[in-house]
Amino acid sequence: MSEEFEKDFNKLIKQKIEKYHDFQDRDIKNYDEKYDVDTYAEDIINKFDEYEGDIVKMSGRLMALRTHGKASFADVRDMTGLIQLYAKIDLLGEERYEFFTELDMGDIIGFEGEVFKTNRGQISIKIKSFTLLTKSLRPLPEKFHGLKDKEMRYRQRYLDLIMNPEVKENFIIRSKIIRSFRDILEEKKFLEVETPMMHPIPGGANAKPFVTHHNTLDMDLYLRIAPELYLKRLIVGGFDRVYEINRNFRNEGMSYKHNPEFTTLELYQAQADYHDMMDITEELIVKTAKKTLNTTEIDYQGKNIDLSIPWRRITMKELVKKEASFDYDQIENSSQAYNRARELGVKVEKEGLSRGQILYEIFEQLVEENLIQPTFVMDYPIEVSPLAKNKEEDPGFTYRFEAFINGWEIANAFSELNDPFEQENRFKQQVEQREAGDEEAQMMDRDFVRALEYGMPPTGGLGIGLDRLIMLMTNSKSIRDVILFPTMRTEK
RNA sequence: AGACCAUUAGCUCAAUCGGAAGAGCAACUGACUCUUAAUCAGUAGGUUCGGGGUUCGAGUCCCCGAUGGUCUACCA
Repeated sequence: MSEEFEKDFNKLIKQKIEKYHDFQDRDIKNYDEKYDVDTYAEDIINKFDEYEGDIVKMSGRLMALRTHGKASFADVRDMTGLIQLYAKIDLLGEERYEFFTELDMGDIIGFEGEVFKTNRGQISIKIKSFTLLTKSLRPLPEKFHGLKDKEMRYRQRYLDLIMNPEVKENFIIRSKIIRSFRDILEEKKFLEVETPMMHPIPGGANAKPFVTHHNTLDMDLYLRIAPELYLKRLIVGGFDRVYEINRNFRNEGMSYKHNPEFTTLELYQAQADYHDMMDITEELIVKTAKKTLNTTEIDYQGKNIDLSIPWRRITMKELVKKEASFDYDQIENSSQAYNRARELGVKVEKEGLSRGQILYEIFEQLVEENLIQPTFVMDYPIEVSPLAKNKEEDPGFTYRFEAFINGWEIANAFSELNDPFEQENRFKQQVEQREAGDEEAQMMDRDFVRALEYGMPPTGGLGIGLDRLIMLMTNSKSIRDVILFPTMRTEK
């Protein structure tokens, strides 16, 4: 028993520890026995007719105990649900029955008995034997109101899961969504790969990284901010269809939709372009919604969102012209763009922005949050897209799109830049921005350029933020409700 | 990073204007052989987040700090 635990004692815990020792003295085994279970609560509840009269062997955590002298009822929860036990002194014998009534909330028991319905119609198990599998030493929160304190729910997720079983639903759906993504990509002949989480040069996104240190190599490493540059190296190597579903780490602010570590899908397909990536985005999300939610209509915090395809496809220029009355093609130079942006009430504090960057600012500040229904916004300015291929007919813009749902960026994709000269120039521009004080600008990755020099086929690449997609599909208000152990400050 | 709000028994919450810290559930003792937020009788349980200050008197007012939440900023 740990010192911390000793310090944390209160009377309720002391009582339970005394009971634990008392149980041991009475030759009750603890923590050292496994129990062969043949039935789960859900089976019996769903198919009572098949189970009625059967003898079943189950286990679970004691959640309620109602004693009535020589008979008692208990509610026990297993992985699948709640089942009521009926314990009678006649069936268990005096000594065992007495012991049953001394069990604590939270204790984990195994039991065997007959499936039946009580006079009031409650499906129950009439137990003929039971055994204490694990003694619980800490008092559980109140049964009716449950555990509400958000801090405790996130810090002690195990307790949240015990007390608020509906919380499990979000995580089950999360698992199904990710399973579905893998299934769809498997079917499309994509290979799932794992690329480094620790990068000597953080790349593939504009973000502040976490830094760590390797002692033997005596070098700093960065937790990855994106897997992009490694996955494209694999395209160079001849893996024509690859994907990775894994964590990224960004040393930035936290909010209801930002956790320092978050999960993305990134996929790359040779001989494809960003139009193909739009098709795949639609397919992944729509098939997954159908499979996991049985619908493509979702309700998010009172907003109705229709995921059915095709999604709206519109270029940033057109969209900003339509929604914010900023007509890029009528703007002749950067100073005109600044003036127009300020007229529109857009904050453009930085000096020296190009027309394209101002277009992007206007989009972000005035348009983005209104994109509630799924929308592909196409053709991003080159300055904000250092890894995307520029458009032949309009070199200030790139073959890049982002998909928006509920005003959130859900996907980011492009026809990948595969010209090594151009990529080197783009990196140089990023390095200049970095030297000018932009901590989020990218670093020069010479090995990545070298890879491109060997030749990367035309490739489409796509990234999808899974946590936010899962928030939408589970109607969760906070990213912390779809991450089992969200990042928290250490206690005390 | 900034603003605002919250923190009281194991849990969920009260406490009027600054005037004796409370309830329900959980726990403990007892009664009860079909209850299900079981019921009934009784008992016990407090560093009011921490530290300072004002006051005859602070859960309540002021200052500093901790943690969480919400919003803003940045980002996905």
